[in-house]
Amino acid sequence: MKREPDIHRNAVGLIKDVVKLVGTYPRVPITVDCVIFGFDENQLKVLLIRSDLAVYEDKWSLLGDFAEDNEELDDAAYRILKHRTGMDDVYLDQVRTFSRPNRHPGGRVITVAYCSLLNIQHHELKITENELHWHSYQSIKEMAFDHKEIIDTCYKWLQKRIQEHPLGFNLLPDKFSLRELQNLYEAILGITLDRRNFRKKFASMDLLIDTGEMEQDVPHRPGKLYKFNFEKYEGSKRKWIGIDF
Amino acid sequence: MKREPDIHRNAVGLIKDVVKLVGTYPRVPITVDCVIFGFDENQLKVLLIRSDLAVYEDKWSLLGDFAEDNEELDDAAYRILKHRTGMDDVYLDQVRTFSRPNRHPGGRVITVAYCSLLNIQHHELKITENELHWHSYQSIKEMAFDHKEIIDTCYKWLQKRIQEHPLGFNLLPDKFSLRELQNLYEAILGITLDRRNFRKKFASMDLLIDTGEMEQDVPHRPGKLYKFNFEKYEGSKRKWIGIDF
DNA sequence: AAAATTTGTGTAATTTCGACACATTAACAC
DNA sequence: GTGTTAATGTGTCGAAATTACACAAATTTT
Repeated sequence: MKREPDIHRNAVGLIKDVVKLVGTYPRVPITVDCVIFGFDENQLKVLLIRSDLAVYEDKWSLLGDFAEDNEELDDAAYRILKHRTGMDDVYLDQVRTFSRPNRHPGGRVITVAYCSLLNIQHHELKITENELHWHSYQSIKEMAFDHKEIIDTCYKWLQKRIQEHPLGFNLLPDKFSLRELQNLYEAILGITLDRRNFRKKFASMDLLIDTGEMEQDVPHRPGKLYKFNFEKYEGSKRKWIGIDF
Repeated sequence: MKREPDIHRNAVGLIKDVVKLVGTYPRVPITVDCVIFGFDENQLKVLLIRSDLAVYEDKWSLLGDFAEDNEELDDAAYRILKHRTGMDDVYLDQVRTFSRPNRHPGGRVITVAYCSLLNIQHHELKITENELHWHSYQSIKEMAFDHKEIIDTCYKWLQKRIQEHPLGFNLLPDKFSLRELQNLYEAILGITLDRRNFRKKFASMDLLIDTGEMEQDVPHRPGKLYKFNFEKYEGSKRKWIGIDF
């Protein structure tokens, strides 16, 4: 187990020069990739850019970049998201680290995937460099690097998370109808739900505030518009283990 | 966004020399830390070693080491576990990556935490270098690096996972009594469970095989011994979303 | 004015969950 | 070997949650 023969140890065998020790470790470039989900036209969407690597010409890529020296990866994820999209008011969750040796054609690069949900309406894309735009998740087939694998991992993560916490609200406008909410759950989980039972369940959660307003410009009877009760949810977060459908 | 002025781009602006591009990325030492849970004497245990860094004299540490060049981190985790303990027949799950800039006194080191559950009875510790041994999870207070944070994250991960999948069986001997199984769940979840309801629930899952044998050498009425039906579980894995207690 | 579409609502049957008590078995102490 | 102790093994009943299911009201379109 002594693989660092040149590392000095003290009288009881402990390593004193930890900086030198760390200097013997192999070093690897680290990137962060952001999987940004949105919801529009009853479809789950993902924000992608065109890869700027010649080997991946015409392939799409996640929003990623390398982590700076001494930068916490969470911070890197927020920085990269802000840089690529201009957005800075969304939360990001770390999902998983991907490390297959040949996942990057430029050599060994490890990437840490972060995931976020945001409301397409509220986040106009001001930066459109690299053809940044929304793609229907279902339509995504091939991607640069192992990004298809990453995106699929994040999708499964989302399916699970949305049943444990009412994250779906982050994907909807401030005011939304119950129909929109149900469409969201059906699209993400890939199932159909009974309308009455769905409404009953959300009513019993008591996380919706009736705005008193109605939908406008819909070609049928308008539904009530609700807001999500963020305060109440924050206050009772610890109780959340599951939303069963 | 052009932060690599020396990187050649082709006629349409795409980067051709990806190796050179990756060469411009900051490089970081990566380590893997294994959180190995066991269960004995009705307590959740964790396998720790004595830190061999002078700055952490008398502190305990997770089973970790750096990842080799071009080594997938999953492989590194299995390698390190095998190296530190001699064990190679346990599964490992990636839990989370920790990247706080000053988490390692020797400089910037990112670590990826892996978690495993194993049966203390079946894995005699043949390697006891660095004072490798089991510690009661509850008794762990201070640790080297940010390992207390890592271990707590893995504990929460375990609490959640054990309610989604019947992972607890990995912590028990091949043959176990229902009482042992219940003790395990109670210890990990930190709750007490009704014995009849607990047995009813597991009976309804139909994942236990009655071995026909009884406990030996217990100072009271012996209970039946069961085996876990791994085949059946593997076959119906996709159905598992939750075990509610 | 009629047709089409979607909203909004309640109940009954079923299933699941949670609380709860007592007889049985084996070891141990005497 | 008898009594004591400690844990196993089992069933029911009420409460709560889940599911299935139908019709009237509101609005736009034709």
